[in-house]
Amino acid sequence: MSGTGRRRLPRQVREQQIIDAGVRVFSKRGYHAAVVDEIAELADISKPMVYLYFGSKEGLFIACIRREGERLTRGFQEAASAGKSADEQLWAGLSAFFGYVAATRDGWVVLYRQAPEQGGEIAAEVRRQREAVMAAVVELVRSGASGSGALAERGGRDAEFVAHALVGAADSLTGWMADHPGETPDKVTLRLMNMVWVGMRNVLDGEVWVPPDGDSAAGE
Amino acid sequence: MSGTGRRRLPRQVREQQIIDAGVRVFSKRGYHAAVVDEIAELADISKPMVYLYFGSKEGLFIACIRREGERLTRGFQEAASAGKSADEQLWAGLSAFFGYVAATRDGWVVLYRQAPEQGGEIAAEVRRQREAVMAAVVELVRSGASGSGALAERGGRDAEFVAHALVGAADSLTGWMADHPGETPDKVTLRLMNMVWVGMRNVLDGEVWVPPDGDSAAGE
Amino acid sequence: MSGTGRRRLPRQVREQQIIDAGVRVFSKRGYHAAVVDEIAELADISKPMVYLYFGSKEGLFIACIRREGERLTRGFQEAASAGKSADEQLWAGLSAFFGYVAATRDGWVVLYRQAPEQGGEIAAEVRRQREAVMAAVVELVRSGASGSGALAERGGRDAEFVAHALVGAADSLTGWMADHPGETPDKVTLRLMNMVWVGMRNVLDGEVWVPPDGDSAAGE
Amino acid sequence: MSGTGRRRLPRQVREQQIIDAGVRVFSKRGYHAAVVDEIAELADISKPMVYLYFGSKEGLFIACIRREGERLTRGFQEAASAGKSADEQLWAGLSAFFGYVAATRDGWVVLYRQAPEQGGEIAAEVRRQREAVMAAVVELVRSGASGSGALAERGGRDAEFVAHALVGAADSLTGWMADHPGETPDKVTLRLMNMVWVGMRNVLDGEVWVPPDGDSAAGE
DNA sequence: GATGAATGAGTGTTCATTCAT
DNA sequence: AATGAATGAACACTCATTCAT
Repeated sequence: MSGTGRRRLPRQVREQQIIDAGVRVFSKRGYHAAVVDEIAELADISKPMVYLYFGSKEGLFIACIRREGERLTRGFQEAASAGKSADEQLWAGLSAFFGYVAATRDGWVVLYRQAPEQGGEIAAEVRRQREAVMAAVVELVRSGASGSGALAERGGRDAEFVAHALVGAADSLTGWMADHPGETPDKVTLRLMNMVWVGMRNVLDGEVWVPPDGDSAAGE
Repeated sequence: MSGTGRRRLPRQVREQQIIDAGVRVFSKRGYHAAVVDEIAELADISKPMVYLYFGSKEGLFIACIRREGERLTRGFQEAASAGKSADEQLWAGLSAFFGYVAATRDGWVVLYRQAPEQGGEIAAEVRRQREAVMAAVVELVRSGASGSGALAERGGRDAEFVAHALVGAADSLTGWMADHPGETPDKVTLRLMNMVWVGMRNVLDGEVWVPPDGDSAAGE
Repeated sequence: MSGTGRRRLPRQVREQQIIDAGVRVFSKRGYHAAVVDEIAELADISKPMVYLYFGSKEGLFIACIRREGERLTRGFQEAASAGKSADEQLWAGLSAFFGYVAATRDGWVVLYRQAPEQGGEIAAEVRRQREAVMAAVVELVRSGASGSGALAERGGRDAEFVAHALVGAADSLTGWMADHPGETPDKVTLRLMNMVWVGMRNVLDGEVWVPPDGDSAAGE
Repeated sequence: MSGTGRRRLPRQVREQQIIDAGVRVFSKRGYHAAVVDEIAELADISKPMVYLYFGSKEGLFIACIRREGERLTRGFQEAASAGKSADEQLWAGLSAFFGYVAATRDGWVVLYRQAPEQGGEIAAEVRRQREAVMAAVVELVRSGASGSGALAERGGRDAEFVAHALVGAADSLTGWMADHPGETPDKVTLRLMNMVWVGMRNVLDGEVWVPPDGDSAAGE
């Protein structure tokens, strides 16, 4: 039915094919709503193959998480080490991020937009991959801030903060970008750089803006 | 079995009770994995009541989305209109956000962290509520930038951009905050203000940072 | 479809109905080949009811084993205690056995003719019930042999032996009886009594027959 | 992978190897729960070989039944014809039985402890083999009773009865023996001889024990 | 002669949803 | 107003069986 070359593929290839389909379907439906039949059909194989290769729906999901996470982390690290000056490195990293997400939106969604508490095995792998991504971003932020001396003393807590803010902003902008055809990864990256580049250093050096004295809180 | 106040509550109260339970369970499990039995049990009623009040699981979910969305939007708008100067308003808005999320994490999760493509009705309501929230934030950003003249001409595209970046960052920081007991909503708000306050104006006025000339892209 | 009274039975009744069906189907097909749909249909309910009441196919099977085992054990004990003299007691016990099995062949089959190594839970319950039955028979044998003094000294090992031989013979004769319409439980009991009554005492007292000296060989 | 002797065995040998594995697995799991993969692996071949040699799982099972049944019958007949006097023959037969079962427990289990109603082909072969075994035992019993004249007139019904009782007792004792390490086939045989040797003749000659007059029945 | 790769058909189990009371 | 009892429809997973090599 798929025209070229259906049966008898070597194990390696089939595996990637199935993961491709898995990422697509998990991304579109979410883990629970995803139906193994649909994944199998998209991968142009029968359902038992999925079980032969990955053991269970959960196993397949974990494989998807792992591959996408590793791809993303690797892309990041390459980008981060490529640049020269601090701002160039951050620029390269954010470009890599938006480029990757624009190119493989599904992978990102599977990695970041699943219900938070899938059972044990899944949760563990998700955490692992997300932490790897965050670690890469933190590294990016740190090297981008190497000019300012204050960093070492403060235990890196601020770099973590910045990294989370960046990834969150980028994640959100990713969806926005997808809904606004005119926006390209490059344009988005440029704007985000402008938005955070100056302020990042403030945070990493210790804050300078202070809240108006009176009402410090809002929630309670 | 629940001791106080089981039977014969007025409709209004019951409804809120059920929505409370719904938000909690949907947040913990995600839409599909959530089981109506668990919600009913948590609300201390029998399952048919859920169907009597909301018609279906989907109906209940929509009601949850709506209530949480409206709460959040309202909190935002109040915060935004309360302040005086531009930075005070933004500060108040972000404080409201982190305060709300810290106080009712489940509501936020249900609203923002569900699989993107739940069937038609749900998708529509989710979109509606998210857009309302975004509109409030955009308003917040605009009034915070009222000093700079260039805004009107550019169609608000930049304000939207900033708003998405802010919400995304805040969303991500929300999770980070939950994992780092030392971090309070106030401390997080302060850092985020420092990180974006200066750069925001850059973006809203037109960018000033420029990428290194050579290789502007990263993806391909 | 079943004519009288389908829906809305009290829990107790339904449970017995389902166990009845379970015993019948498990007996006919064996545990693994038995299909839950067939049991449900025979019980005149839908499949989910089976799961609501027993949790799983295994749970239902265990319930079947337990009920049939307890019935059989109870019947035995009543029969055994009813008689006066030793031979009367044994006669009553064997009569009870053949009567029960002729009346509820399926129950016996489920209890004794399943593959030996069904998983943990099942194996445990089967063992428990079989041991209860055997204990009752051993008791029967012991009281039947109370005349002979030698019993106590030999640790009851011989009584166990006799009990196993009796149950095995009875089990086998049960199938034979089912295939030979002329044979009634009473006639079978009578013959079995004649076959073992004299020899039993020999065994319980210590053997008297001796093999020919050369020991014509067993296996190895 | 199995070191010695994998490939290119003559058909005869392969067949026996597979049947060996089949008997082992069928015995352990029962017909339905047995999985062809496991049998193939145990036989150290690939699954399609099983189908090449036996056509289907059912075909393999039938082959197992047949081989084990024939082995058992042959062993019996040899034992029966070997002895001289009546009691020697019975002793030899029972010894053969316990010896065989102790040596090849799996074969016995496959032959006698499967769910009664496996589909047509299987049922037929099981019946055939069991009848062959029974015929041999009946023969054994008859020759053991040749001294008593009454036998011929009663159509052999009693010999059949005795044979079934013997086989059942022996079957049951077989399991008991496996659970009590001290018991050897010889000791078990000796006790069973003592238990039945005297009584057997009673039955074959016509009964002598009579039930207590009153309550002949037990069931109801 | 032998096998890795592949699948059609079926089974246990769950869950949203609805009656009958 | 409220619920225990019941079910239709799906879905994850398994297994006997067959190709293509």
